[in-house]
Amino acid sequence: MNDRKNNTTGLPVPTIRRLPLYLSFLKSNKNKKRAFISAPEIARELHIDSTQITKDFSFINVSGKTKVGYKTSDIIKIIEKFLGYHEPKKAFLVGLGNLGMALIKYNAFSKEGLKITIAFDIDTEKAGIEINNIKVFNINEFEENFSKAPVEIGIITVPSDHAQKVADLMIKCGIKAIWNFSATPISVPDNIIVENTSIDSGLAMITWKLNKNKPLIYKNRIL
Amino acid sequence: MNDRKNNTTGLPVPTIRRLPLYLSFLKSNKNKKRAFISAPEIARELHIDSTQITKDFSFINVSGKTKVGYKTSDIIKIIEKFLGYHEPKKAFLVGLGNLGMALIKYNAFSKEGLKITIAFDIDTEKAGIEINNIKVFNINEFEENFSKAPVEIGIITVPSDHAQKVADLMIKCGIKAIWNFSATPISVPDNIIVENTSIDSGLAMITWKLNKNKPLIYKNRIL
DNA sequence: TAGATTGTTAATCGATTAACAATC
DNA sequence: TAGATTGTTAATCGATTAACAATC
Repeated sequence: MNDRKNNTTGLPVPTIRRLPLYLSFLKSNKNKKRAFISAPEIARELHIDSTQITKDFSFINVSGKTKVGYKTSDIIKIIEKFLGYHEPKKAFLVGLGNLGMALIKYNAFSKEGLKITIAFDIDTEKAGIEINNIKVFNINEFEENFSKAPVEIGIITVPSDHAQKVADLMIKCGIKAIWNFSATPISVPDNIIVENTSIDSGLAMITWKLNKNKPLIYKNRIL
Repeated sequence: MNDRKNNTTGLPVPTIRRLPLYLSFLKSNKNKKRAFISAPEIARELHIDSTQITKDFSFINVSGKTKVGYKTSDIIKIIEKFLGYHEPKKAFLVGLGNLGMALIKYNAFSKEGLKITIAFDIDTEKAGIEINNIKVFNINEFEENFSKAPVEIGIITVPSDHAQKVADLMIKCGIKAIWNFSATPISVPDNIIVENTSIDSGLAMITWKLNKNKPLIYKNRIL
């Protein structure tokens, strides 16, 4: 939410968020075997303005050939480099509920430069098991494990009411970035990076769009 | 991505995305038992500008008392009404991988007005099972099930390469809105609502923020 | 060449933030 | 009252889109 003021580089936040989109499209079957692709072609598929694509590419120094387009492998290589796919970052995940489980089983992360090394849960029953080569410990062993093998990123997939507590623990240990999947935003010092990924905002948008055409009456006034 | 041009009502898209945030905070333990809360107080917790909060509230006709703040129960009631929490919308989910499983087990949806009625998978082994009271069918039984008990929303949690095919099927059957969790954006006719929720954009932001301070050199130029 | 596309600069648009009057 | 807060209007800021020159 607070992205704007942290952006000292002049690279627009929405551009960064679009990069994985381009990457995924260029690597998908929809595009396989195309050596070159033009911005208008991508625009047609992704429903993004073609000058915006050109602009995004120029931000990250992808350059193309007039009349021909961009070399697909170039775009892929540069975006992957930009997103650090080849420099694995380690993470601890806390909260082995449904979402936490899904994330530690999500193999795509390894290709995307994210390596979840250990998972934690408050449930002592879960301690000791191993999923997808990721060992599970009780949350009270967090600090000990962190000092043995520190990580940069902490992933929070606990229920909202416990998210802040977990964040505090992570920060105390020295984690640099927190990826918070709980519905409640967490408070952190200025030097800590936070990214909130809550699916609720997606649901809110869908509901909103669905209702847009059947106007909502509220307090005798059309909203 | 294309939200802007679809927004005919003058209510900013970021406002809609913030509503679940406010709701979650106001219902969380951080705030329990407070009858009134002021915008500056919420601002401090959520790290959002307080005038933005005031503005968001005025958009959805939440009004407060000078010097006192807003009545917590009012905000909650109005946001819930706005987000349609009390008008359940039905959905089919396609793709019972890790994420799909997590979503059908995610009980919070029922409180948020989303009811996944049936799930589908391409794997015939999964057909017949029942998870969280949601019956699982093979994907080739989609059409039949839809005509028996139609739904407004289709949720796609299949791998990227199959997302478009599933979307086409949903649209053919008459689904109005598609919530696409795959990494590749899908193409749909103008009258169909799409919301893309890809966790990759969150990861991209984290990577970006982590690397911002150690400047990336690319092509002899600082990016 | 004619036409398509890149890539940059300028204009527009929308969201956030600042300023401030009204109010309790 | 003095001070805090709402709520609106204006200014700013950033992102998108339009325009167009350059190029192949």
